[in-house]
Amino acid sequence: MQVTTLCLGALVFGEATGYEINKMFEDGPFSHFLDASYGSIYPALTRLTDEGLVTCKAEPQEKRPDKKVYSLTEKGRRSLGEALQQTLAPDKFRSEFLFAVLFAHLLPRSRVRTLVDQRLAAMKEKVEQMTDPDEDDTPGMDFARQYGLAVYTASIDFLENNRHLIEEIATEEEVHV
Amino acid sequence: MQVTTLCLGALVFGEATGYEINKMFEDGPFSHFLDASYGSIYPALTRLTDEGLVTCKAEPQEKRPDKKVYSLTEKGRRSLGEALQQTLAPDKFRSEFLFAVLFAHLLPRSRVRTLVDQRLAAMKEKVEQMTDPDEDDTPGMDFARQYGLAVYTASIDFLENNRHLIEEIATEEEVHV
DNA sequence: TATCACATGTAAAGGGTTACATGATTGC
DNA sequence: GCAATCATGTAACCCTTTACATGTGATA
Repeated sequence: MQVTTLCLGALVFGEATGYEINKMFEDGPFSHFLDASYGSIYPALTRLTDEGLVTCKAEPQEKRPDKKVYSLTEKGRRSLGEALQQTLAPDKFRSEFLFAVLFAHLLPRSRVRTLVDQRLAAMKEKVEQMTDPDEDDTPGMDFARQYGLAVYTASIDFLENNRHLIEEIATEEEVHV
Repeated sequence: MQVTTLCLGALVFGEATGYEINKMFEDGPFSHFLDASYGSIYPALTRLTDEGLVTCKAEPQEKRPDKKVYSLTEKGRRSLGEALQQTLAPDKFRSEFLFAVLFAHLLPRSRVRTLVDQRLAAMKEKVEQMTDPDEDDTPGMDFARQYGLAVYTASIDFLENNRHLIEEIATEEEVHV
């Protein structure tokens, strides 16, 4: 599933500019489990327009580039519907933290501690962000948010209860890798 | 962090062929949080050899291509150590399932049910795979495995307890996207 | 004064996946 | 007989990231 399809999804929530769609990936409802940036979003919107899956109306602005507001067409709606009927790709997860953990026994204890501390801080921040629902969240967004909350909470608990396991096996203070 | 560095990490556990390293990503200790395939592993090993970070001894085999067994050099060990001291990239997570969930209110209930069922089945299989530790796991591998177990278990619990939320909002039996 | 938010877009470079190419042996 | 395992490697394609290019208005 590529950025074009994701943009179609973004537009289900209402018309939006490329700039606003980008924000959905950076801060908004997509930010925790998808990513895309200007470099892929703008070209995607152009392609979608060419294919008639979205329409674009330009709103002239003074002192700024014209705002291009995109909306889903019937064809675009159907196209998204079809994409959601296809077999979805399994989740992809990539963690350099977990990679580093595999070598905990070869890293200085201070480094392992820092790694865990940083991760816990990052995860707690995520939890804070996700804790309060937005009033205009759709039920699906709400579900996704709570799902994320459950997973992050479990991660934090696990790390706090088990960090000693990798900290103990780390080497005193020297690098041994 | 690119595949070259990941290969360095793979070789910390002992010498290996490209084929064996690939298995570490497919089934082995890396499979749950990293990925790489032949198309990136073989070129990586060539580059690492050129740079003196690994050595390669060819073991002639009859009726098969020569086996090329790679081992880490001192320089390679140091290089990995340095990579692990750098700031690590935050986890990346991509989920088409969660994307689809955002549109649950527009999907037929049967589709939402299938999606959840498939996901639960996949996660339960993962849990089964990860439940029994391998005797030659390092402490780091053990930690990563248990971490994964904690996260998957939480995911399963959440899904089982909350699936009704998205199933209820799904549309009766027609596609409405 | 400097950074952030608004606003669009392109191009080069980098990196990875997928498919292709080859071929024997073992187990079902 | 067919699939899976062993075993290496290349190349086209696809996509993304990053940097570049431009400029205003508000906020700290």
